Amino acid sequence: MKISTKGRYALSMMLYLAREYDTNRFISLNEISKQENISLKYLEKIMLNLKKAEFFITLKGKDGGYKLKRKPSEYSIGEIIRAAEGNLEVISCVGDNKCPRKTKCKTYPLWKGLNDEINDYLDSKLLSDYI
Amino acid sequence: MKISTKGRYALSMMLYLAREYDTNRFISLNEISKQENISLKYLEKIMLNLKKAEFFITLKGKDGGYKLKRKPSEYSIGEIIRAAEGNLEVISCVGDNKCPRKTKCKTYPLWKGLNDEINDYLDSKLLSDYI
DNA sequence: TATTTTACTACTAAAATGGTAGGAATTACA
DNA sequence: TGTAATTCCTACCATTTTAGTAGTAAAATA
Repeated sequence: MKISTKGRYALSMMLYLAREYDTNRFISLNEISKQENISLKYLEKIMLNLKKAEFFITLKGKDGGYKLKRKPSEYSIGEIIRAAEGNLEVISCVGDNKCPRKTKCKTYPLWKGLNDEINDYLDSKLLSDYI
Repeated sequence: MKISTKGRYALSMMLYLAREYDTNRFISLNEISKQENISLKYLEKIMLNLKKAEFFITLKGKDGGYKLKRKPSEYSIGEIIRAAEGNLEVISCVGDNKCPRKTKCKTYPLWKGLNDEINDYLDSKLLSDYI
């Protein structure tokens, strides 16, 4: 039951971009990598996942980088962690229609409830809350 | 962010013992293994962790096995999962005094809050709720 | 004594995690 | 127009964790 470095580093990057939101400049991963002391290559890889979620405006080349598409208050922590980690399901059967025994299973409500608890909590927190 | 088979199998065993609580007999892992279709040897290993938490009265030898020490309503799901999985910390810094930067860290309250949310939820559910 | 069962330790295969490496495409600017 | 900086993309790899297996000692019963 751990949040991996993928999720934590993703949040670090998002927070970095959030703090620079008002400057309206493109921030390179090189800059974030140096400031946060995380491997550039690993950040690049994690960024691929966040990019798919269309969190950024990006610019390639010199002076390029990333900036947030929306205001920091318009991102929930939940969507960030889910984009970075793939999903947050505590057990594989709680996803959409995953387990055929769902209706009979005695412990399904337990895991489903836990899963909702976690996602609701993270969805209730905003990026702007942790700048 | 997954609950592993350790936790799920542990709960299966505890539920099996809970259903047999009124018979007051010792239940062997061999019986549970066959009924729940889980490897005997793996159940033995998981049982070591639960035993440390003193959940059972045990008897070796023929007609031996395990029975619950307390009533099913006196076990929380939280203590079972924690005993089986070791702990449920979503990130290593949320344990007792683990991270020295705790007070300065912007995201510590986020993870600590999530951790509490998960543990409080599981502690609020009882073994007897899922028999 | 033979059988059944827990108790305990050591080993192992497969999957997930946490990276690294290399290179193509794009952009700014001297 | 050339060069440096940057994103974008794929493949690889070492370590750790997960999910088991194997073997054996100790205890209990009949």
